[in-house]
Amino acid sequence: MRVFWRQGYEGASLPALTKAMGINRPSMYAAFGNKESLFKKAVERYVEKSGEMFRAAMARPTAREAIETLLRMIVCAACGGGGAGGAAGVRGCMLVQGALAGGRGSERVRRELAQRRCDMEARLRERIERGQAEGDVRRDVDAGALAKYFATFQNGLAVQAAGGARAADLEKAAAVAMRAWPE
Amino acid sequence: MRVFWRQGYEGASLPALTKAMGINRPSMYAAFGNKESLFKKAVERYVEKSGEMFRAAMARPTAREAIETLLRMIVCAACGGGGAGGAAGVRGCMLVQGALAGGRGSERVRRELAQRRCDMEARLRERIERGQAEGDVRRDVDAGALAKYFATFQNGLAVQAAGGARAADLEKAAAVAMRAWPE
DNA sequence: GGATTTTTGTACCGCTTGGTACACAGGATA
DNA sequence: TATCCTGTGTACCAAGCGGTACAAAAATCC
Repeated sequence: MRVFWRQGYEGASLPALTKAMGINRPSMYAAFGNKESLFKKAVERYVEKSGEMFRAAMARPTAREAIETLLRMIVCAACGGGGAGGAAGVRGCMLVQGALAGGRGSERVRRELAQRRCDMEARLRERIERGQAEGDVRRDVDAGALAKYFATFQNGLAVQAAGGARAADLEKAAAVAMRAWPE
Repeated sequence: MRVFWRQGYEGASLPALTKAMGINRPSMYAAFGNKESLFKKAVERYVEKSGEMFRAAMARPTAREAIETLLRMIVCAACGGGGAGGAAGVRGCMLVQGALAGGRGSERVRRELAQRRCDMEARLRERIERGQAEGDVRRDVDAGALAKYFATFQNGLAVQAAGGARAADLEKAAAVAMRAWPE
């Protein structure tokens, strides 16, 4: 997972992957069948792990607090602060840099990642709508637009982190981003 | 440029590049010397072209209007609306998807792109500081943080566009983003 | 028009890629 | 102890990669 995360789908070579896994190629093929299948498994694991973080943030009492803490967590994670998950040292978000562009061989993978990012946005939107139902978010705001806004900003955080941005600067930017919250 | 833009540095193969250029490999090597040099030239051209758009936006009377129109232009360009530049059909931003992650061979290229993104952010900041000097931006705002915020959001727009987001949705998100503007 | 220089096209180089065939070793079963 | 079965290691495959040598052709120059 870390190798795919750091190098992307096409950039991660089989030797690099098998070396990191501590097995050799035939074993990997016997266990996963394919490089693409292995990548999907890695993405699954990544989503699962970051899903815990996501749920923890979403559990905050109000939608605004939920998203605010999520942003903070993302900044921390994307800048290499892996925490207990053991994923320390890898910058950025696997769903973003796993396969943004590439040759003909990675089309399915790109679509898969785009779908995963879309899922995250949908869950963001659900949390906002729940906030509206519970009364802590104004009813007249466009939940879809607000969710897309924060999803977009999160993707931007991933790019910034991949480019080596400092966590402190990104936290300031995230604080600015929260100013767009509807009153 | 379009091939690198669409497929990324490592994903663009020499046959694809030379075919798009209408020349064959030795001619390309005679003219540019290298795949990496060719990529740098393509990035240069890309920055030059998008620099016109950038300058046009920055010329608006106030910093807020400048950034607002820039966001609108970016949404349009990133969703394939190439306009007169002839770069239509390619989604996303070359500085983002050109090389976000990759193998050992693309490290220099990644750093170059990160530097270019950083330059854009710096110019954003300069425009904000100019707005402060001219009185249309509050003096107590952190220009650096505000610039990083918008740069981050722009990077996010590129990711969204690469993933196939619709221009109308991104425009709504951009409108939300402008709500973070300091009063 | 003939000589020269530049451009083009073809074929090749070594290397790495993702993927596999197959012989070998270790542990459980009988 | 003999047998099976699972898993590993080595060696290999075809295909693609970036990069280049070299001959044919085209354009230039005198």
